[in-house]
Amino acid sequence: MNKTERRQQILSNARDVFAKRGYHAAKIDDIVAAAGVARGTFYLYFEDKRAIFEEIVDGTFARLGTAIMRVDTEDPSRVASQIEENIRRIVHALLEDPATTKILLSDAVGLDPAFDRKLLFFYEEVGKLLEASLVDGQERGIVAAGDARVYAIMTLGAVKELMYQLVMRGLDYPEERIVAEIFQFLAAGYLRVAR
Amino acid sequence: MNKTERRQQILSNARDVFAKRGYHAAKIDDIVAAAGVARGTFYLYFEDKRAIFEEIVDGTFARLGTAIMRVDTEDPSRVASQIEENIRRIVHALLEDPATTKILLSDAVGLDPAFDRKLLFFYEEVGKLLEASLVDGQERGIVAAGDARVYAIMTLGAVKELMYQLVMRGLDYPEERIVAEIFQFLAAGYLRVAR
Amino acid sequence: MNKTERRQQILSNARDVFAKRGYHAAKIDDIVAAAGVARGTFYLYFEDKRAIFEEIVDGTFARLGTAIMRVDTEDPSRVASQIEENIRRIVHALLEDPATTKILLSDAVGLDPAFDRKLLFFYEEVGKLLEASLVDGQERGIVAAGDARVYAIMTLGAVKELMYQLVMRGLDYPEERIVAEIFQFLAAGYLRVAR
Amino acid sequence: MNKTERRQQILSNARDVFAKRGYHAAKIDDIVAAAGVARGTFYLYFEDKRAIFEEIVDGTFARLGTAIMRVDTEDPSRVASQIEENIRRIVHALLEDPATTKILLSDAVGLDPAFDRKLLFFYEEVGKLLEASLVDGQERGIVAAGDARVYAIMTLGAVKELMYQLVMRGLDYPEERIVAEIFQFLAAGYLRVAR
DNA sequence: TATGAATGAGCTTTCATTCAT
DNA sequence: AATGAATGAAAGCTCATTCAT
Repeated sequence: MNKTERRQQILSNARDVFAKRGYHAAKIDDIVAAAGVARGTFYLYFEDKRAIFEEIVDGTFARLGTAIMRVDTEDPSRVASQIEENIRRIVHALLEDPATTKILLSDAVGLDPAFDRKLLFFYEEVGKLLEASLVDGQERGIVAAGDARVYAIMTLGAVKELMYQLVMRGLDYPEERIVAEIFQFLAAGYLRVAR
Repeated sequence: MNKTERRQQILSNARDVFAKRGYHAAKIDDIVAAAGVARGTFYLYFEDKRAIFEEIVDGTFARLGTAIMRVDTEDPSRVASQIEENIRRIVHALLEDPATTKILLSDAVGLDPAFDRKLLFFYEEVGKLLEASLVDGQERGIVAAGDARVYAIMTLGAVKELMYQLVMRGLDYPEERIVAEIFQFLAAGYLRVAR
Repeated sequence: MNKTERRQQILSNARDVFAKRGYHAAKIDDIVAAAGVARGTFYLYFEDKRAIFEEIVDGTFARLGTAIMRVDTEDPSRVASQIEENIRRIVHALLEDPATTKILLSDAVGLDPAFDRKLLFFYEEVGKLLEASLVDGQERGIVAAGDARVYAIMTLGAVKELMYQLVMRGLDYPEERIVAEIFQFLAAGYLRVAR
Repeated sequence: MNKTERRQQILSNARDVFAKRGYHAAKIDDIVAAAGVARGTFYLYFEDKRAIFEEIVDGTFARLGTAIMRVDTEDPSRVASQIEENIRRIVHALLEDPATTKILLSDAVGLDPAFDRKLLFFYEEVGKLLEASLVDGQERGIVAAGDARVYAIMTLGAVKELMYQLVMRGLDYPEERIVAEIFQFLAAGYLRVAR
């Protein structure tokens, strides 16, 4: 087993342990036991516990980042499918690796102020991207008037919570249906009452 | 100072410390120092660190629980205002005490599997309540067709995220506007594109 | 036992352990076992291992510092006795507490660059004081011509080595004789050969 | 590169690392990195860390040992120059290799009780040699009366301290001057006061 | 002969909790 | 009821040494 494989082996076992126990309850001993290596070996590949956790989270960020495509609003007829495609990719990226999703949406939250800032920063970036698209959409009349920032935040929250519940509860919805529900929710809400 | 006051004094200082530092970084020393009591005194009033944290979270749960009213769908003309009122009460309850909100939405998440279950259980209860109302609403034609459970989850997520961002970033939106934005979001989404 | 006594108890046991084993071989466990307290107790009273060691060394520095008197060279007839008195005080201070002497002259040397600088700085201070006195004495004709700094260094070395050997080998010379030998050495050397 | 050269290469790099960092702070990693060999290679040539350090110190002892010549006191007119020559050789041996001198006078001190004994033993041997010469000299009237052992110890201490200060502070005195100062010190001390 | 990945004993330090006063 | 000194389990991390290749 070469260094890259060994590293990967520790990383992926650590991911499982973090997902199962949470950051603090996950002991280095648990990780090395899961990976089947000695304690010292862990430190040959990772600076410390925090570093490997950060690497897992950063990797998930990166995966999510590449999942998101900019929506081209030039041709209004193609916007819906692009948005759908985005939702599909994000949902897929999160559900194909439940362990990291659980880590991202649960363990990484409230870890410490520094990490919280990191998470907030990532979501802020995604939020800004979304917000910019929404503002753009508002100009083109394909997004309702209203506070784009708040829309962006609520959209993120809705998707995060749905993913979290699916992962934590082990619910098994077909991805395509999830995508449709989300789209429907964003497109029309569900309340059919006059205010 | 009688027992109840002393207990309250420790509890409310603990809440601030947890909110500021997060569960793990909050030391018993920090709490007793903030409360101005001796270390041993803490244990006269609370079983252990976990217990006081749980009490804070439970208290918040209870406060939120009382904020939520059942929506009476008998008279459709009064449904919108009842929903609005519900949103208003929840938003108010969360924003009037940012410390516990931060604790609930951040520190309490991913603490450990047992606590996660507790949180999930609470959100499940709220979700079920919401879901039941939505199903009820669907029967009466005031909620769009679709998976009520998914609607409920996304609604919770949207509201939680919005509250979290407001609290963590210290954003200062007027409550009434927040209520309006949420209602609008739930009522009509924002995408105005044909699928 | 009050805090001061407890602190003293740990400090003096630590001193013995350091003297017996040397800094690195002295484990916190050895110290607390010697002091008869729990490991955690150690950290109630001292920042860390390094801190308690430094306190011991600093204390010895301080004791030595107070032992040294400035020599008043105004009245040449009283110089010899003042020098003798100084030697006597220094010798006495070092021999009355062999453990700290051993620590100072042995364990503290080469501990790490930062500590070495501290030691060098102390000896430099003493050396400067001695050198200044020697320069003063040279002006008054009671110290031979020559490099005062080198004289100071060799004097320090001679005394340190003598103390070290006495302490390490457990030799038992009467203090007064030691004082006389040192004085004699400084006053006339011992070689009686023409160069 | 043959075995002897490879061994020498590791040894001399280790010497530099020990001199720079001190025994404990010098890691095997530092040594092999400096020597440009793999970690395992180190253990092909040396038993362990302690062994290579001991070899360095022993080598220095040996070098010093050969520097010291017995003083022939038969012809009093040649004693001074023989003593001078001895001082010159010792000073030269110590100053030509500051790294080992620093190791000997600093890192090796207080390493642990076993090593301290070794050092004490070496200095005792040198001391005995010196003492014997002094006793011999006393019989021939070229060494002042007094405790020869104490004279020997103080002489060693004076020279050691001077060498140590020169090496540690990087002072640059001409060797010949150092020799003269030491001789002068031993021959006549510097105090010119009546006791 | 040389390598360097792997090992694990062993250390310091933290901190929730206890309990004698 | 209140104190705070004392506890000690438990954890992260280091690094000299080993050994399969």
